[in-house]
Amino acid sequence: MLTIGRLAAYAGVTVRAVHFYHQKGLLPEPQRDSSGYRRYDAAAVVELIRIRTLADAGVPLSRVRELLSARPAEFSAAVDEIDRRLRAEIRERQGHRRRIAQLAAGDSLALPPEAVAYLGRLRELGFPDRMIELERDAWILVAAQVPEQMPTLMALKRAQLDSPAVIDIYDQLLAAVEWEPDDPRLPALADRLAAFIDATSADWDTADPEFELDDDLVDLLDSVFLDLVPMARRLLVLLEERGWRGWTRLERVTGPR
Amino acid sequence: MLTIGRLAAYAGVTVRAVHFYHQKGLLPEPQRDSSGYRRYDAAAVVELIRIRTLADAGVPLSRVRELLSARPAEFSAAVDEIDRRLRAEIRERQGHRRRIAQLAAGDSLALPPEAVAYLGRLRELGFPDRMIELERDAWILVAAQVPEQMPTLMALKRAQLDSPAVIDIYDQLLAAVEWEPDDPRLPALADRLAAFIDATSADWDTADPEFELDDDLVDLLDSVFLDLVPMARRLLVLLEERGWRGWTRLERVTGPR
DNA sequence: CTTGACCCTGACGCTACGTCAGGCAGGCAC
DNA sequence: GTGCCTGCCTGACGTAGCGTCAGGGTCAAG
Repeated sequence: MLTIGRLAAYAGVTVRAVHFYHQKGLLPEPQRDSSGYRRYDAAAVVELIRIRTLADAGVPLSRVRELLSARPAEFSAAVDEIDRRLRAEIRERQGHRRRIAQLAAGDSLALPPEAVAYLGRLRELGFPDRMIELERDAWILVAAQVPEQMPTLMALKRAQLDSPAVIDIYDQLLAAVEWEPDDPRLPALADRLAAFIDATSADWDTADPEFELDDDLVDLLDSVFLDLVPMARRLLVLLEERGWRGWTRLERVTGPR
Repeated sequence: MLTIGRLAAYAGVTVRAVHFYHQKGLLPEPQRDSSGYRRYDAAAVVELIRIRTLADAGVPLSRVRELLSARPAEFSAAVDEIDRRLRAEIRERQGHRRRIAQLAAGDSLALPPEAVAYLGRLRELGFPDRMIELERDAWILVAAQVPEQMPTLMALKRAQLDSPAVIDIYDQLLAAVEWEPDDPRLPALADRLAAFIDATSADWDTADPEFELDDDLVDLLDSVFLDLVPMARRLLVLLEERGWRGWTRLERVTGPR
């Protein structure tokens, strides 16, 4: 007759594990002695070892009972299923390893390499961190909603950076990022911005993929600008007076005036 | 301003997950509107996406917060550790796959292939299932305690099966497995058994590895016999009268008589 | 008689949420 | 105004497999 501690030691498990198996009905409760201690026979050791053998092979405890008494056909069917689960779990971790390696390699989270490269180019051009973070956040949102469009979009953006006119406008905008809404220089900035948009808008209208962005996403990107840049709302008002509404997606104002 | 449902949709998570991140302090609680609803800005979407990016790479939520604000050196150290954990988990599942494949191939749980082969041989020789299960249980116990001795022990046992005298004794024993303790044929069986032991004991004493079995294990194996065979205790008494004490490990009775 | 090792039950902790349950809020149709 | 649908709120339990107290009783040895 064995105490629970000796039973557990023979099977190489803890006493707590044996209690747990009793609670789950995996191992039947044995007789108790006069003081309430559980008393086991050798067959319990065998049964416990058989349980652990299955558990050590990755069988969930909830299925151990049925497998212990399964006939070969059921057994091998169950084994197939468990092996499939194990393979899936392995693939999952392998995917995790790949992704975390990418995170360790790139310098930014949640962005594809093209976007990281684009942000790096902005940094090379001397744009300040504040604005780069703004860009980063916007692109994180875009990448999350339409990842498949990212290569196209980034190629477009990088091409724009080759144009001195674009660089010039970026420079002016970044200088204004910290301005208050009532800054007297804002109307002049709006003038130059509108002129730039007027001059280049012809290029965009021709099936630009950015125009396929979802309405919700456009709103969201606008709100990044509105939330993080103090003068944003004022600038949009000024732009609208000059014939352009919106920010992420610009639309010509029609109607009176 | 976004409701929690739209926030969750943008980041590709459930509302419940956002609640959970709030509860864990991973994502700060935003302002509430007049009716108590949470109201989020676009920055919250970005933050949530960054959280999911790490979580999707296998980073435990408890470490996400520190990693989001980690400098590159800390970040890569943490990534190394997480990758080690992932590798360990993959190795663990691969071990599970190997073991469960072995279980599917062999016909018995918790036994090495030599033991399975030995039991198969017993079955070939026509021994009944009852006795084979007894043997199986005993060997499961031995394999669990001293797995490294199993090849040697099994080789010894298989060699014994080549001896007609051993087979004969096995046959007689198995025929007696179901006898009651008061069966009149028992003394005669004990006579033949003692004679067999007397005749072969000389071979064993010479450094048989089975004699290295732990005292506790010997007791345990004896109790398998005692628990499962009705006439076991009586047979041991009869054997002791004939000069041999024990079962798993036999010892010559010394002293008076 | 004390001490240390062992046994008992009950309960909380861990991971990352899913899934009710019960109730309020907002907007639309009638 | 009223009913309905959807969305939001909080709180609580369930998952897997035990580990780890907490607060007690028991057993064998010194």
